[in-house]
Amino acid sequence: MATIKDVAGRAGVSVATVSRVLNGNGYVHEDTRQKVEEAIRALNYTPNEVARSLYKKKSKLVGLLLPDITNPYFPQLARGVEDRMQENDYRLIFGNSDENREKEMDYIQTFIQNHVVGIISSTNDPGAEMYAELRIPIVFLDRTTSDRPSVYADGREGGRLAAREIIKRGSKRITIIQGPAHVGPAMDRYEGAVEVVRERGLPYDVLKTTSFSFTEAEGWAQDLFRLYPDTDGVIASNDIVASAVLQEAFRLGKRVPEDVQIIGFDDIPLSRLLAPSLSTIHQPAYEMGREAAELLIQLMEGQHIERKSKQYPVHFIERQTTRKVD
Amino acid sequence: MATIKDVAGRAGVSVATVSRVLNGNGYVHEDTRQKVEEAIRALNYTPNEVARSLYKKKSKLVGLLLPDITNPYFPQLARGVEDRMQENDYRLIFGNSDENREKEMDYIQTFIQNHVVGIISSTNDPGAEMYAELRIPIVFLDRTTSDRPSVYADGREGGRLAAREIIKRGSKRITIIQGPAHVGPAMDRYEGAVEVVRERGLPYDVLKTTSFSFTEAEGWAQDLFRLYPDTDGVIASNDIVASAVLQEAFRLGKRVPEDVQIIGFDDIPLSRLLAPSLSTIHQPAYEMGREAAELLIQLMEGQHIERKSKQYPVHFIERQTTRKVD
DNA sequence: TTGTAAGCGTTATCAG
DNA sequence: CTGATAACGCTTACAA
Repeated sequence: MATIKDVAGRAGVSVATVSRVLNGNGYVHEDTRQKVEEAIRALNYTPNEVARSLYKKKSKLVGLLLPDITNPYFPQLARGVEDRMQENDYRLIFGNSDENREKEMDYIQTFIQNHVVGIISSTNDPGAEMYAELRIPIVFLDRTTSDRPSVYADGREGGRLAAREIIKRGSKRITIIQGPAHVGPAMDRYEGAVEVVRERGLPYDVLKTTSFSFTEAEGWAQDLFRLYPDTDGVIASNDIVASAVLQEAFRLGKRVPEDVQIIGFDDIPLSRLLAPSLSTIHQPAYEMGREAAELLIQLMEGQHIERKSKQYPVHFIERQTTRKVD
Repeated sequence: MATIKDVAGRAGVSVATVSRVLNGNGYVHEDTRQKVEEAIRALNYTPNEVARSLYKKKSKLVGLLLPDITNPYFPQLARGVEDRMQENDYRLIFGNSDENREKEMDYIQTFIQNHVVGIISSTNDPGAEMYAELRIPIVFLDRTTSDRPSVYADGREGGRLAAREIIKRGSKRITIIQGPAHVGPAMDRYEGAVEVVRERGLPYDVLKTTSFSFTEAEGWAQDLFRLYPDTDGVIASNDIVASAVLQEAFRLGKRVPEDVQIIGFDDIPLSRLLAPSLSTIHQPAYEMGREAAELLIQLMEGQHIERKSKQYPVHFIERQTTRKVD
């Protein structure tokens, strides 16, 4: 790897001059600039970001912390973040936290040690000390906080929406699947759904679950129809669980949506490819990722911040696991 | 952020001594070590990785380049890589290449600039110049090369397997969906399938496709049944496309597997949650990710390398989109 | 057993 | 307009 010194040598100037043309600041005679650029090309030189980072005490690195990239909702967020960051030449150091405090701290720690200039985190505890102490900008993604920048969807309204739509379409004995209690957005949507069902005075059941894992989803779907065989409407905690419910209904010979309606949450890409395709509450995940990146960039580059948090509206995607209504 | 100097000051020793206790090399008196450790704790000091990296000309960073994390096959690979890397305290700089040469070069470039000590890449062109010139270890993931370390699945055999299984289960007019021509593994499985179908002297049709995108998948599924309405067996290029085919079959009132059998490829987590659940060719994605990481670690840490490439066998997962056979 | 100092590749300050 | 040089935080000879 050629260094700035090599370039300086070849161009017959000092390293300071090379640095100037590199960064486009200070005065450099046109002829000198030519020579330097020539040398740069000849040596195929690119600046050492580590040295830069050491001197400037900041890098072009951003930390991205997600619970689990294997959950189909997160790749979209990640992609949104990445695409926006790319545009401003930031790179991501990426980690999965598994919603585990230790891992999370570990990552935040190494992010700092590597001079990241900002962090985007999808954590269940934005109030944690490690975040409070942070001296660099952070944006919470998919999770709410009152006092720190965050980008999230209106989960509560999403829950309400799901309930309203499934009721409007005729379900009378609704089962609401409650996602993991420690996952904020999961609880929001759950509470929203309960709120509406209660308001309407409808009977409802709740199935508690503790993860969004693929394998466990099947078990919950089985529990659901075993415990509440007469349910005619299921509001799932996310699209994965909804898929499992749809499959179990199929296995039991229940017709969807005639016998049971199902509404998911997230609108992951695969839900439209299910048969029947899954009605769900759409969260603009890619957009949210981009927006989190946008916000963080503003924070990092010290521009004027219009508002430090953004809540995205969600909406109902009518597909085939709910009945038609006119 | 406390620096090594602060620690030295507080402990009343030189920075060299602190460095020694930090790295556990050289002689340090027990009492001194105590004092230093005390100071470290008091100041909540953690070493600046950037400074370390600059001096040592290497870091604890590894580059991971994937085509598109949004394709459900890749999160598994990524997770495998991450989990293994984590165990040895490596962090990932992550990027999506979109199978785009420019982006790929750009990422590799910045990886180098950031002193990554190794790279894992899932590229269509492992022979590219940028890879040949690399002075750090690289492992190609999900893609074959003869002369560089790589971890991949036996796609060709996978294609053969799919064909054999679907034939064994009675399909007579098979349609093989050919994935993007520039994606190596896609072509391998395609060729494997063709090989077997030809061998058996069965008539078959080919539907060419150009991407694995969710939205386009629907279009291809429609094309498929429009062009080959009598097909009774579909070998899809991956599970996404298979889902789309399954859905389209459902829409057209075809029974699966009675009228049409469908076999996918990859065995992404969601395929077992489809209704009917998808028969597919399983690739051990998570394992492969881990193995790629393992190999790279060996390469980076200069241990003895047993073999520099690893091909994983694939196997048929019998689920419900294929008929039973005894 | 410990300290001094050079050096990693940059950038920025200050003379010239 | 250009060149020396200190400094960023750390590791490692080399001295003591």
